[in-house]
Amino acid sequence: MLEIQRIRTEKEAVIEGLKKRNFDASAIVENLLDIDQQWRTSKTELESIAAEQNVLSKEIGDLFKQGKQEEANAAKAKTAELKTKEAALKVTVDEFENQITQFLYQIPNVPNNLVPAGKNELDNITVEEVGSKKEFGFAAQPHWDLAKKYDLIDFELGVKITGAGFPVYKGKGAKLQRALIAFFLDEAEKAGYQEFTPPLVVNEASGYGTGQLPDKEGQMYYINEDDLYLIPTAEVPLTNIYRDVILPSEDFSIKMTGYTPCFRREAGSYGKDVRGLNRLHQFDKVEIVRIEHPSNTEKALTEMINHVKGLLEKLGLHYRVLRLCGGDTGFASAMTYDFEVYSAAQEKWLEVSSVSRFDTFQSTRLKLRFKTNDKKTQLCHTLNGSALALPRIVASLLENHQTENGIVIPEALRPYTGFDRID
RNA sequence: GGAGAGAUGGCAGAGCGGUUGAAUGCACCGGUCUUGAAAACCGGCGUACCGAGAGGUAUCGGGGGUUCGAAUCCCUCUCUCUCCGCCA
Repeated sequence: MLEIQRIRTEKEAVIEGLKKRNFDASAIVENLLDIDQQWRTSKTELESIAAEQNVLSKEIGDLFKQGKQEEANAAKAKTAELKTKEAALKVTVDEFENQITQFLYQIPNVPNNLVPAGKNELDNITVEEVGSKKEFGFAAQPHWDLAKKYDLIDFELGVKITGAGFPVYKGKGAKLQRALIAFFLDEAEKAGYQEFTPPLVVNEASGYGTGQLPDKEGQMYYINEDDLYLIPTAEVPLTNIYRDVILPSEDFSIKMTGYTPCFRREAGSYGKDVRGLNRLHQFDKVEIVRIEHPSNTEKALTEMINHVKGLLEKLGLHYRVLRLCGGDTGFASAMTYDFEVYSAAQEKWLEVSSVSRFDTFQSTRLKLRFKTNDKKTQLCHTLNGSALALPRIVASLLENHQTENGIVIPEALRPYTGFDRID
């Protein structure tokens, strides 16, 4: 969430910035600041009553010690009045605080200056396109047909065991998954990211920390019995490693990576978009997460973008990089770059990675801070990105590297697969 | 699942219902001393909110209660640890 101080001091800029998301924050900000003002007034009053009480209590203690019973009892009578006033004020103050939090939860992150205004994916900016559409010279098949033809993925079997959206990978299909995971992790490690194997299930506090809760509650699988959530992305457990942490100096750059399965309920999706591997309830992903000094965020973001580009190039995929417009940028993100790979057979672009900077939006909730050189605490910036999500990568590898006699494994992946073609 | 123990500052570890935001040790920061370092000594050292500031308030796992006053008493929740059972 946004810092309330920022809304107080940069009210107009916040409202203006949020317009790029088609989010009209003016009413909510006005209400928020109004409540905030009332809260401060009540709070000050409450605290002065508390101060008065504290003084009285000490006096009473002294009087008792000196054996002045009567005077002590007289003083006690005075506190009764203060107590009723205090109790009533406390309710008001709590109520204001509640309202403030509720308001803050409703306000999305303010987009970065570079983010274009816009409603949906049509307003995104294509920053770069690398490669070109492949000419096959024969009728290219979509990945679900290829998966069946080469016996790589069994969607029906997944339905039998679990339900739609839970495919079963087998043989070279399974091996390809494993190879991609190892490849991505090794590349991340080479780029300086420390590998983690985090829990796949998280508590409520973690969900709030990275912003999945309260707004995206329905997206996560929930284990009622234990009040835990299946992770929708490794971002959640990885970033929460640093929840409630104050880094001791300004000199830091934390780079984490981790492979995890990801679980998403994604209710209410139909049709062609969810065919095959395009959208699943369970999928594998290697995530990169960074915690940075605010002055280093821009550089970190660039490095992450280049890292993802490098992966796609090593896999020989034709891709493009989009800077998302305000309306398409996620609630918590200040700026997001999407990476899309062209699916030759489906004739459309598939999103395979999303790299975002959150600035202080997550760290506010996480209480993730660092000590400045002059001993002040300041919020860190967080960033994360997929590097990469497997299913659509698998889909595009199959589709783009298909030949009439098999699927060619890219050079970079062969040490991991142990085979150079699927036929 | 059964039985028990516990939750205090970065860590370790005291704490009688009253001047305890909290002893003490370690760690850390600044200083003195030293050619430099170590040692020793002196000082400092949590977080958050309100306030221009002085300062105030809150915080000893969370919530509630008793009391003029609670880290200290009561209730409740959560978590951790130990033992037993079950199990990869």
